[in-house]
Amino acid sequence: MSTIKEVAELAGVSIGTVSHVIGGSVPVSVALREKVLAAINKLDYHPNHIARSLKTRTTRTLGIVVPDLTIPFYPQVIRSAETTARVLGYSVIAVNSDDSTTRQKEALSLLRSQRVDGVLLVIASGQGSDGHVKKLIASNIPVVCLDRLPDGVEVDSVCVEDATAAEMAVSHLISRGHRRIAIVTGPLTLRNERERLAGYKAALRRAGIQPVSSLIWETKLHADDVKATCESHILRAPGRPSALFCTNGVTGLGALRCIVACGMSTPEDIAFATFDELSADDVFRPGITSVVQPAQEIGSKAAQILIDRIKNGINSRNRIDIRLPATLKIRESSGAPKKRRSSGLISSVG
Amino acid sequence: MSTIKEVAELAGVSIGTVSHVIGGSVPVSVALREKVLAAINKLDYHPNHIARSLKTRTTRTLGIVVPDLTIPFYPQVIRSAETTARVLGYSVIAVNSDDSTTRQKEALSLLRSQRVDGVLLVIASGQGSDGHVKKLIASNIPVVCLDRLPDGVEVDSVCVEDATAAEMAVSHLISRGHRRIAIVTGPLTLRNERERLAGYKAALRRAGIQPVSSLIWETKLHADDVKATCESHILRAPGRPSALFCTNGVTGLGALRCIVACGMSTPEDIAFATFDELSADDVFRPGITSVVQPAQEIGSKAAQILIDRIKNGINSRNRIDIRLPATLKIRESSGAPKKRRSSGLISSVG
DNA sequence: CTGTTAGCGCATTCAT
DNA sequence: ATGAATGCGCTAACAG
Repeated sequence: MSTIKEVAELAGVSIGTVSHVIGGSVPVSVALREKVLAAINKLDYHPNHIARSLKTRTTRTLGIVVPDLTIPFYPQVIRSAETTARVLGYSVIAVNSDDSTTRQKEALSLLRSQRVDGVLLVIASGQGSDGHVKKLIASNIPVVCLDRLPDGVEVDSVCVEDATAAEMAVSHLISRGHRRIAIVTGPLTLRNERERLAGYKAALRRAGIQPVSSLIWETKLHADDVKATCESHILRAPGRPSALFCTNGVTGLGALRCIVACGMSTPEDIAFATFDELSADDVFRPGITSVVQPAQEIGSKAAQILIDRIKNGINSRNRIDIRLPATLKIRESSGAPKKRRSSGLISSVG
Repeated sequence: MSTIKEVAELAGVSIGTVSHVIGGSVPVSVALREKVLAAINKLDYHPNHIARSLKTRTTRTLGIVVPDLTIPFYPQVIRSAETTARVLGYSVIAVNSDDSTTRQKEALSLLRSQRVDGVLLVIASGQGSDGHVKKLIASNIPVVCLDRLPDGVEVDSVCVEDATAAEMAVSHLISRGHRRIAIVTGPLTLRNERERLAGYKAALRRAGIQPVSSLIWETKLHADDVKATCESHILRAPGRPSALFCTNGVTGLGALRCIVACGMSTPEDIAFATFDELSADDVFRPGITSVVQPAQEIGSKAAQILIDRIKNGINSRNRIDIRLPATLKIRESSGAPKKRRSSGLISSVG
């Protein structure tokens, strides 16, 4: 890899001049510029961002940490964040936290060591101290949290209107005649999950239904755990709900797997709705009624806000909290309840 | 962000000593080490990788460029490459090429500028000069190509046994009684697509079936293009094939969409098999017969080879070409052909 | 317009 | 075992 010095020598100019034609901020005569460009080309010279960053104290790079790259929602977010960032002159590097607080700490530390100019953060749900998140934010490097919001931390954020979205989905199930609706949530240590749960409860109450704790199933965000939890509940036939609402794609797919594994199907045996898309609904059956989040907009907005903070300073304006509306895609899985013995509650409340 | 100098001052030692305790290569007395550690902790000091890299000329970072983060196969590969790399002391940064040669060039340039120690590359299919790939490899920075292989370039590679895998899937369709099988491939500028096509032809020939060009449908790797191409072929009823084989997830989903949009279904109206998983088969119908690639192993192996090259030098051994076997998951979509008017070919050949 | 120069933060000799 | 000094490649401030 050649250096700026070699380019300068080959072009017969000073390194300052080379730097100027690269940076473009200082005018250079056409003659010299062309000589420099030719040298750059001949040498296949790639400016050393490392050295540049050391000098400028800026990397024009954003870090984004997500819990799991293989959850389809995150690649969508990353991709749109990246697209937006590129337009604004930034590149983004993505790292996994495996949804573990420990790994998240390492990931953040790596990003800080790499001196990214700012970070987009989807916090991990695994327990453990989140002191490092506070520390990070306190350290004055710009941070925007997205999708999942930390508690008790002053930070810019972008996410969906959790409560409203959940309420919408549950209300829809109610409108289909369901009264006994279970919710499968991820860890309630996550604020979003709590809000989605609140939306669920609000919908029930508005319909005159009293939420019962036996229908609130909290699970870890791992397929196995979700399946095990659902099985233990669903198989307990007497209290079986007529509909299931899942607050995210992981619990959604896990619950559905459980339903199928138990020999049931949706909507015939149990109605179903979930946050996030589980499959291509135009091709695969059953079509799943889903709360679709504006993943693109979330990523794009978050990147914009972050870059704005980077450019204008962290205190340029008050905290920004963006809440984007979700869309309810109604499909077959949210059918009406079967009228049969297990629906005792329906008559008692309706 | 504090510097090594500040740590040294707070600890009352020289920066050399601080560097020594961080690096661990030079012995430091317990007393001083503890003072240093305490200072690091108090200051929330994060070593500046940038400065370190400038000095050491190594970043302990791998770059990986993939055509599209939202194709589920790639996050799997990235994730496992990352896991393997981390164990070996490397981190990885992922960037998209949008399957465009131009963007790929930019991405690679960025990575070089960032001075990654090596790159994992899934080449873009979009046309355009791939001179920059050759240049990259010629520049002696370690590169391992995975999934898709470039033509005429000496480079380590890891991918699936394309021809064998395709042949296996097509043979399976043949064993189900299909004789008129169409193939939907991505751009044949990609060597892998050509090999998969070759596997398809081999399977046909082995069964005494002459491949015909009217059943070889080449498309771009965009959902819209795939759908349009398939539509124009499938709707031409007289020559309609009784089975479809797709060489990747993008053409697979696109073709399936087309089938459904045309009011048909699989396997009833047309049998179907594809590279890559399209949906969770334990939950959604129809289950799709799929050639499943060992994504984890691909990512992990590629990372290992790359890091080996980084450590032992680019000429430490001969070119490594790893071909991993794929698995055929047989599901409903590859059912037997319907015996009806459109299957004229069956009797004429069988 | 063009060239010279002083660090950016750190790992590393080389002394001590 | 510790510290002082050097330079990695580059940008920016300045001088010419």
